[in-house]
Amino acid sequence: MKDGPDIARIAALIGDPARAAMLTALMDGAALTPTELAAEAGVTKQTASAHIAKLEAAGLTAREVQGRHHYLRLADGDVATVLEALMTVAERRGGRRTRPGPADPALRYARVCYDHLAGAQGVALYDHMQRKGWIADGPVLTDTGARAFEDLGVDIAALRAKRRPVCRACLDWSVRRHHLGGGLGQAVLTRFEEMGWVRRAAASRVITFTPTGKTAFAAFLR
Amino acid sequence: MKDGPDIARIAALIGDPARAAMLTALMDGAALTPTELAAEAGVTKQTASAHIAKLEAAGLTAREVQGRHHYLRLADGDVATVLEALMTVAERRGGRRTRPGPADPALRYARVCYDHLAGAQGVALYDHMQRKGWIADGPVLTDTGARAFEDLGVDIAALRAKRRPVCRACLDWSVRRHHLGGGLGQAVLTRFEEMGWVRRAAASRVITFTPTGKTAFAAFLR
DNA sequence: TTCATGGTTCGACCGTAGCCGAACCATCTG
DNA sequence: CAGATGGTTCGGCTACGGTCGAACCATGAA
Repeated sequence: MKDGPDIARIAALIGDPARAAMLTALMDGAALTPTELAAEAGVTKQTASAHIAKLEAAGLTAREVQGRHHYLRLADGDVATVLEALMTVAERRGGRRTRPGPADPALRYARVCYDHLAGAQGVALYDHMQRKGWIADGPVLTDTGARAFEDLGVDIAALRAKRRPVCRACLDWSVRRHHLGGGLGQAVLTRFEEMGWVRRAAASRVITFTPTGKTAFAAFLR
Repeated sequence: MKDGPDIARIAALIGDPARAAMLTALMDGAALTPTELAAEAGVTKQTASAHIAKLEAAGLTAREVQGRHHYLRLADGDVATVLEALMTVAERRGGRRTRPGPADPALRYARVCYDHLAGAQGVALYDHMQRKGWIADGPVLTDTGARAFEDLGVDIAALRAKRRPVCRACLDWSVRRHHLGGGLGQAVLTRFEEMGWVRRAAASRVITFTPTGKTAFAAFLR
């Protein structure tokens, strides 16, 4: 009865609570697996699989298969735009499901995004890597970058041997900036933990810097 | 299971074909009545009423009651933003429900929006009224404006006697500009028809200018 | 090869939500 | 006042779609 693109189809897709939870989780820019998405949405793997199939068929998400793992991400910046716009209107009227008060600033400061560092500190790290020429467009790790991280104790050669891409830019929705993802992102966060720079909270996604870690990280970014 | 605003709720609201059709119709910026919206969506008045109640409860639409008529419009610019974003992604992937080929440019040029002139020509008229000082902020019709339209044969006094607001700015989504709505908008379009300047197509919303009408309208905008 | 893990497919169940007919209320007109 | 028109409410029907248990494929590890 009406011309124009088929809005209802994709709005209905986002309109299911489980799928909405999945898409919201993907807003971080991270690539998540079906199992993780199932956990985010609070459903079983089978139903998650069905939901993902629909999202993918509609072109809202894209998939990358690595071994037996499937990584899903938002297909597009446009999709993120829709979600943002929806958040804007949803927030204003009866914005239930609000974020926990004290956790919010902590999350913005530093949190785990899939398995690497996100938030303001994650962005700061990525910016520094760009300034120092540790990464080039792609993004790919440069030789100087590799050396810098090896000095920190990260085994770059081992990373390159794995299937997972070493370097990956991860869009941080809350800040609209990139942070470091990929195998290196994971390795760096692990290394930070080993060195006692950071601690990961049990149930939440918050990352806390220890006093030593705070100064050491600041020095590393010099 | 997930923090953040309740996206799913309002996405589901837009996700119903009938409601989506209604909202799309309202994108013109016009205020439509429940009966008209029912026609747009292809449902009966009762179901339309139910849909509208939900949209209103969620704060997506606002209502203005004038006598026994109820005028509905989008609540907000944010709502329009969501619809636009949805159109963007819906258009790109499997954009079925595409506009009819030849009608599209015609619609953009001149069409009826509720009961008045929209499209490029509608915007041109509104712009001219602003330049000439025929309307002031509000918008309200100025004395010079009233005289100009009376010269054209429009009975301004009769318009003022009615309940319906004389002057109304109507946001044209396709052009992102305003055109003339309200009682005056209706009266002007009617007058154009009487003078043989324009013809309204039967089933569609397209307005065609006659050769005489085209030159006369251009002269009027001088 | 065998086992464990990650993902998908199938089938069946169930609830919710859209839809309409009919009746009802409100406002304007004559 | 009565009649007409615009909107809403109510009740009941129907169907679509989300959900999970169980079985099935594929990959990687021992």
